[in-house]
Amino acid sequence: MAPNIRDIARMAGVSVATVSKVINNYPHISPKTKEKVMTVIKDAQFMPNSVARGLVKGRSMTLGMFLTTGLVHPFFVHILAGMEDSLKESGFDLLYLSQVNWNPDYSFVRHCMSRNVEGVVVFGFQRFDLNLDELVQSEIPAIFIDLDMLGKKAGYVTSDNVDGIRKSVRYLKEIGHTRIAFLTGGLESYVGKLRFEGYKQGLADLGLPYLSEYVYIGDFSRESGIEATQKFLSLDNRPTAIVCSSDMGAVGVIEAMKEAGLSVPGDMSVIGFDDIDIATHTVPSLTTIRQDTFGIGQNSIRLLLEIINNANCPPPTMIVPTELVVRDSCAPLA
Amino acid sequence: MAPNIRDIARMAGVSVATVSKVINNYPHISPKTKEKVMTVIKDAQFMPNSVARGLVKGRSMTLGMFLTTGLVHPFFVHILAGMEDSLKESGFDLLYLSQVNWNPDYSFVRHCMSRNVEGVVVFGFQRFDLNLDELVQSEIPAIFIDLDMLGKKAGYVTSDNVDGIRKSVRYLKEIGHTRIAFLTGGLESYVGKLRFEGYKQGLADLGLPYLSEYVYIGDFSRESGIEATQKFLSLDNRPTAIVCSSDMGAVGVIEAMKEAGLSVPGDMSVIGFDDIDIATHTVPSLTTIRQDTFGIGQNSIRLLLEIINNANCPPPTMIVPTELVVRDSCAPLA
DNA sequence: TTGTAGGCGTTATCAG
DNA sequence: CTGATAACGCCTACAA
Repeated sequence: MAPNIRDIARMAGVSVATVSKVINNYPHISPKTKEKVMTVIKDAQFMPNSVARGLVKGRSMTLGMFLTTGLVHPFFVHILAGMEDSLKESGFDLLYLSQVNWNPDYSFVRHCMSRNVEGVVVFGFQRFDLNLDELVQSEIPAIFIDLDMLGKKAGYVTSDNVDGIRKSVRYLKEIGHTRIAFLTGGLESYVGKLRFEGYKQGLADLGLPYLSEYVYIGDFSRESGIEATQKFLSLDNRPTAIVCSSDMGAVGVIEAMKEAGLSVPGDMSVIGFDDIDIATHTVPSLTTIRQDTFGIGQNSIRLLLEIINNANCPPPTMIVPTELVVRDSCAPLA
Repeated sequence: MAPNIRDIARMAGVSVATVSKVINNYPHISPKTKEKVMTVIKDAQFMPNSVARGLVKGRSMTLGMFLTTGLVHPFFVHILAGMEDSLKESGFDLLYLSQVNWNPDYSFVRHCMSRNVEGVVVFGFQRFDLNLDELVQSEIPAIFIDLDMLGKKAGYVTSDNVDGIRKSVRYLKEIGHTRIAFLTGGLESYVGKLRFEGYKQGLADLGLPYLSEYVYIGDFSRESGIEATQKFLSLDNRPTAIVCSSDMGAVGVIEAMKEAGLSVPGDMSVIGFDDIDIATHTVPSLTTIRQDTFGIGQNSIRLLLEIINNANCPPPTMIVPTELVVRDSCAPLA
């Protein structure tokens, strides 16, 4: 059995209180006893039970994380890696709150409370999912990834989606394109809406007209890329380039072009969004907007700790910059 | 503030013990009081503090997970999805033990104890990393993924690596190949060794000779695929097919062949291992051995719960079957 | 059927 | 500087 603080006290010949003080680096304690207690602790491999500690201190040193059920997001590993990076020196561990069940009785807030988590990161949900709202209104520090939720203690971090797509449009214009189509992501999602916004702004920036037949409402999927392409190819005045809201969509576009016997980038320039692993391996490799997923993870935890540590800091928000990665799927217009 | 059991007791006009009994579904309690207490609980949105509960019961209803620092494994999302599936109805949440630091003082066991986790899943480590051994010897239930660690309370789950590679070899033989080369993964890793073993057995099964010049010692990376290809192409008696220990290695092979002006599968058949997302999108798309990553995650938790619930079940082990996925990177030998 | 009281491992408050 | 002792929120004999 693991020794507890009483065992240590007995072995060191001091009181429980003294051991506690040594553990927590209290002042007013003689070097001699400190020394003695420390040795006993080392020898006995003692480590204070953080659960009991949490009970009395009202702190648990654990952060929570809500993921939407069955989310299989290729990015997630990188986000987690970023989170770990921020977690490392903080003393916090991360609890994956896995029992989100989609019946109306379920409460994010109660789940958090019952687990004594000091704050949560939320990823993959939509604004009106379940009673997410209750969480936002609550006193529980929360950081949302890719969802602009703001509350007393709730903020968010997301990529600069608007600017990312604007960069795409600008780049295509720079290499001569003016008939630039757009494949949206799911418009029910926050990032989907923003990327669409980015497209409109991008056109406006450059004085290009917005044409509704150059827009296909998709859902981030490869399939929607295929469908979009078929639609665009059927147009009298075909676009010469397609900006996509996701790499998977762009993959679909490339496939559909090949299927139609046309060439990318010869007959159509294509640009993605995300920079997932696949982007390097498509033929042609994909020019895309890279999201700093590691940075998103890193900052989600960093901001969360900020809320927790500064009693009344305003709910923090962070827009993480994106980067244009030029590969082979775009060509200057002849 | 969240109500506690005392608040509920007061509001319901009963004792704390009674409330506790209601919560825990004790027998001998009158329907009337039960009813009353239940209503109060609903109204007050009360949820017992699982931390305090854990302290007294000696159970925490949390499982732990150790990941190697900075692990960015494309599979991990799928494994996590599988874990979640098993976790869902269990009442357990999953604690990501993030503070693994690689100095000799760090102890997996103490980290577990201090967090009161009832068991852990370990992924991405090698046999002699840190003091993993202490964990295996301990009383803490543990399931290792892709590492054959066995202890009183420790078991593992992994793909059928040997059989997977044997399937590759057999498939190539069936379509006419006999000069079959092999790209190993990192041989310091458990799965790397097993896959190598699978290659040897595969040849033996079919009465094919083992030639050391047909083996390249790699490390699962794309780069090692490139290097292996260069070596194999320089041979007098070139192989006609390459079995790879990873999809990334196979991707490297395809690249190097293209670079050399040769064709896959025309001049060389290539077969991967893993079935990562990229496999579908290479040109040609990759014939490969699919790992059931969801199943691995699912079973890791399932087995762990088994150890926890059955006091003295033997340390469980699970070899998850693989599946040959035929795509376009292999061709019959003319 | 219900309530009382002791304890889980730790920290915090006061005396000494 | 050190040591009793009462919390923290909950569960569980045992008593009533």
